[in-house]
Amino acid sequence: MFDLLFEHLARFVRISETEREILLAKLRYKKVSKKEFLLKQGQICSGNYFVLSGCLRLYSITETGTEQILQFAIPGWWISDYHSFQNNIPSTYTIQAVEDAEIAIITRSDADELFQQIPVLNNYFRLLMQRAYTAALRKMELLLVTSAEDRYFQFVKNYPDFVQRVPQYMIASFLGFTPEFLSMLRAKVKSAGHS
Amino acid sequence: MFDLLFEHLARFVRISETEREILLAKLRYKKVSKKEFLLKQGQICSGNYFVLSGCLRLYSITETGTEQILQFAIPGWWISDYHSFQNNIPSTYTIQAVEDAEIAIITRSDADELFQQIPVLNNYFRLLMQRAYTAALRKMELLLVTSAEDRYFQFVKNYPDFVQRVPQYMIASFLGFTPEFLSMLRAKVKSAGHS
DNA sequence: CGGTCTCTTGACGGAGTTCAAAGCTAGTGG
DNA sequence: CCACTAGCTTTGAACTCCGTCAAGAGACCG
Repeated sequence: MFDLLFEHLARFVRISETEREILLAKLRYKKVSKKEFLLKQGQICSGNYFVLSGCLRLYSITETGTEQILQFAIPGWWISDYHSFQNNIPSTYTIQAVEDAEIAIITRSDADELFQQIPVLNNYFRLLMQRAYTAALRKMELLLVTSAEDRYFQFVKNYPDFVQRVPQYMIASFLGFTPEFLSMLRAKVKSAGHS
Repeated sequence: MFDLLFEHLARFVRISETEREILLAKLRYKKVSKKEFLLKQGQICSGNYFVLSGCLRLYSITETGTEQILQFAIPGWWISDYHSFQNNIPSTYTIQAVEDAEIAIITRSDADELFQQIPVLNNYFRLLMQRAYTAALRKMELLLVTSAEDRYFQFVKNYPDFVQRVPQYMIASFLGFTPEFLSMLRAKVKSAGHS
């Protein structure tokens, strides 16, 4: 059930059989269906979620009531509001299933204990957070130096399957422009010969 | 000399006296003067830098040759290109002193050993990377949902001293707009009565 | 002082937004 | 299995925020 998670772990650190058992005993499994929420803004984020299948998104709601997607999570990715999770404070973010999904959960109440009992988890999450951080920096750079048009075409090139799978307005939000503008770009591609 | 660093460590984890000695023996100290480089794009990032005094910046150079600042580091902050540092690959970023600065360095060659000898360092950097990641997400949100004007005034409100200290064009770059636009904003404030 | 780096000003242009309305698609219940 | 509805996408026109370019004024350092 948690195969993908343990594979992922093994890619970063070596974990003993007993440690593996300890972790396995604490992990929760959950099926979530499309549009179901794992966290709503104002709540304290109670879990660190590892996607086994399906797709989640993390977004905030702006003053004007529109959603701003900051993060997608597909199989092999952890997602959480770590600020809320770590400090036990209400989150400003919402986490929702984009598609039916299966997830593994480490709960807030288990987390500290696990990090003590399985020291190598610190190593694992240090590397993951480092990775997430550098990815966030890269995206920030993309937002700052690239035009919306370039951002879109680059994204389509890098994740063609993903673009097919999720609603277009979510792609637009994630890339930092409006659905209308995205629609215009798509029209442009069509008319300019299907290259 | 490294007081600030050990204070910082103590805020996140408990470290034994012997561990402290081990770390102390590996830490390097360096004075860098204004405009000096710690990393240039194309080089492999050879250190993880902790700012003891002064100020550094991390930026990339765009296709048109302009600088895009992604990060400032002031006393109490670590800075590095972790992607380059971790994987031993050339960096796309540049790290430079904005002012004369003093820094503590963990070199790439020492890093792995230190994480083995001082397990609690994994814990420390896990928490730091988590913090850096959530900060990056927040800034991304700011870039995506806030107008350049709002971004500037919010920044001035939050870091009034910092705005005085560094060149305006760096603030502009960090916040994602042009020096000319920033200049216009400042003019606007002046004329609108010094509130 | 002299030169380079930084900041300012203003005119113009364009990438992307906003608003409104209509067309489409997919899920749902009868 | 069809019809209906809600949610998603498209279109187009008007608008605006901010970038670009160019030139000049300060400011700081050797």
